[in-house]
Amino acid sequence: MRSYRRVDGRKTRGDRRKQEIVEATLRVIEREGVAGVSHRSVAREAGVPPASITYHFPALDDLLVATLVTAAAEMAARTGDVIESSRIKGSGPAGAVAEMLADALGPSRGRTAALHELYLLAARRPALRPAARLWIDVLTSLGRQPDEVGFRAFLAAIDGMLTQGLIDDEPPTAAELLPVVEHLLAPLR
Amino acid sequence: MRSYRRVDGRKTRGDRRKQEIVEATLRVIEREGVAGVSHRSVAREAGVPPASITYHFPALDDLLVATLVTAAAEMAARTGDVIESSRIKGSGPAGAVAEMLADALGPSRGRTAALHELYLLAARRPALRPAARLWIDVLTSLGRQPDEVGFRAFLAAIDGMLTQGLIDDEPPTAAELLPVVEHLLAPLR
Amino acid sequence: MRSYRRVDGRKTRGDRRKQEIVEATLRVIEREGVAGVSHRSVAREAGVPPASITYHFPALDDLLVATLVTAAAEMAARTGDVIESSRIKGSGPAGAVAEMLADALGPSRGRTAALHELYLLAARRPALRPAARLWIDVLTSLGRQPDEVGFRAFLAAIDGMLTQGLIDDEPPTAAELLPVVEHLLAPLR
Amino acid sequence: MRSYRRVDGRKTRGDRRKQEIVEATLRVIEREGVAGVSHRSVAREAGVPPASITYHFPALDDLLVATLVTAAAEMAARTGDVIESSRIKGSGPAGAVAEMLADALGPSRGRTAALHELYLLAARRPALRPAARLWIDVLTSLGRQPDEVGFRAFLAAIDGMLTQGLIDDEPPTAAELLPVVEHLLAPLR
DNA sequence: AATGAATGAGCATTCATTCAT
DNA sequence: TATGAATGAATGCTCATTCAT
Repeated sequence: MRSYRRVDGRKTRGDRRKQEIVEATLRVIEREGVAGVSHRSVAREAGVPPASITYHFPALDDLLVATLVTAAAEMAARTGDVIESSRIKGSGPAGAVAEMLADALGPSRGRTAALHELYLLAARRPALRPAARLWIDVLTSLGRQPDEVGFRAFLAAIDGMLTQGLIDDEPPTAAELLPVVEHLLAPLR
Repeated sequence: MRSYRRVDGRKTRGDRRKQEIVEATLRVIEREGVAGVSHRSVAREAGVPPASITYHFPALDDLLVATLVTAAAEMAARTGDVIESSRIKGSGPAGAVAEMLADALGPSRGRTAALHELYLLAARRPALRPAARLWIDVLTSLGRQPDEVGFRAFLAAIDGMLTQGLIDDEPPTAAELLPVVEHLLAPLR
Repeated sequence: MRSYRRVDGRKTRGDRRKQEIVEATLRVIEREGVAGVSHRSVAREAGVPPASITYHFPALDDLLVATLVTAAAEMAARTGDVIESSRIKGSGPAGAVAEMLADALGPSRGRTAALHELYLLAARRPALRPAARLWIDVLTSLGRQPDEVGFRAFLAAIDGMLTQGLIDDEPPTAAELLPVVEHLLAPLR
Repeated sequence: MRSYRRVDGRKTRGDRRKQEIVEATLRVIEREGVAGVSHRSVAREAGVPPASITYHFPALDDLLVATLVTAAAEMAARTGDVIESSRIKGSGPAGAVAEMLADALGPSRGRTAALHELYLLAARRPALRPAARLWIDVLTSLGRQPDEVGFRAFLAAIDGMLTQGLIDDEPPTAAELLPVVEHLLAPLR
């Protein structure tokens, strides 16, 4: 039993293909929603034979879990970047959150919608719950006092703003979002 | 071309069957989610032949729209009842909203989940948008000043609390929700 | 809800197709064994689209049950014929049974093998048990005293001779079988 | 070209793994029937990679042959034990055979069913015929005069009793089987 | 000697929809 | 007005087998 994982940390052929499949899945969800994910649609998108999907992800749920984990990680990174850059601009915490939301609902809208759908799917599929927690952690990391009433309200509102923003036809601007975020953060000072 | 709808307002046989089909659809969504809705699954649930579904609802989207309208109306009625009864108990607006949420996430959890899924589907299917607005109106009717920043925060938070409550394993109690609702309503006095 | 079954007893279109499918299934089993039965193989053999199989026989087991019933009925009829014609020839009960066995293992070998496989499948699939009983009844009808020890031995031996005859490369002749059948029937006089 | 089989008769690593695979195959057949045998199902049961099956048994038939040989040998040993112990109890040849059958259809039912399925498969797969003969030899060894009519009847009946016993829901007891066996052996005294 | 990776073919089954009746 | 019958397309998934390592 010898492993093909390289000692130097580089990925094996299989790992690389797994990553390609996950990324193709994300593109499918962006385009057609979670309902559009099937062995065949992902295989078509990734340019691999359908049996290759089942080989690397024995059940379709396994693929969704891997995709949710990847998407949450990517979104966390992107959120970190946006907040960092708004810190440099000196727009304060409310500005940072508003810009994060505007980015999520504007330029990153597709990814956000994909992530949101996967996150909501956890309500029906217990297998996705642990992975969904990763995204909740991203949101939680936006604040510091998870037990405070005000912070719970803030968290719920962020979630609701994302939901509503995704249903609206036009994405909101950071300027439109800012007063609401400020209102929510004010009691937390 | 003659209409079968009676002048006296009583429903024709066809209308009654349409209603049965819509109710069967709601039960299917509660049990298996929107993804579980098909001509056949609904027909099985309603005890009618599959072709009967296509006959009354030419496309599947027509059925989903009718179901969303019915579910939103039912939920609005139920919300009205809960708020009315909490008014009698004298628990104030915050108490009323907290009890509405606890009811939606507890006893009415199945219906809430079904409605929420249909509501989110509107993001992908424009045909459902007008019907989805009905549910938004229910939420909006909980407050009075739709233009205020505080109210927008409140609305978003209600939405987020419903989303998070549906993903959590255990439904929250009204007592747990009350302080958050009070916190959100306080600036609106 | 009106039925398409003709008042005059003639079969509906659906019934006719069901019969064609069952007969195609029998041919597939003769050629490739029960293991060769699939929606696709039967559809190919019957010259109908695969979905037609599922329409008329929701699960594959339903098709196997219908096939077992038909095959047992056909074999019962054939057995009756052989025994009747041997009675005319005056060869007595033992001769009749020997000729039945020779026919089953010779000219009707394919059908016998098919029926036998279906019959044995009942050991694994409870759904086939009631239908398998039909074939047992055919064998039982060869004798009259089902409770007698001698008759139980006779029945078991008939079954065993069929099994062994199907495994042997060359089918046995009635003349070869006759003494064994006589030996088994002797104590039953 | 050098052989790894040790001169001293001890098994090489490869031989041990082959044996493990055969035993896993037997367990699969007991549980799901011959139809459940595949490279993958056996590999799962044995806890080895699928390619290991193909490596040791180039075609699936090779695996089935090896399994049939092993199963027949095991059953022969078990039959010998049962007959020996019934000889000690002094229950005579008929008692010995009845107890062998009761054991085969009761405690050893799973193995018997597996062996029987493999044995019948020989009717379709010529590659299994030589191995199937081993099991026939076990049955034959129960008697001494293979040419006698009475013995042919006895052999066929043993086979039929096994078949019928496997299809019945409840295994028969030795006491129930004894009179039939005595009836069959009586003329052979 | 042994096994990860891969894949084309096939599986049972469900589907939305059409159409003759 | 309703519904049995029908079907092409798609679903998730398993399969035997090959091959590079």
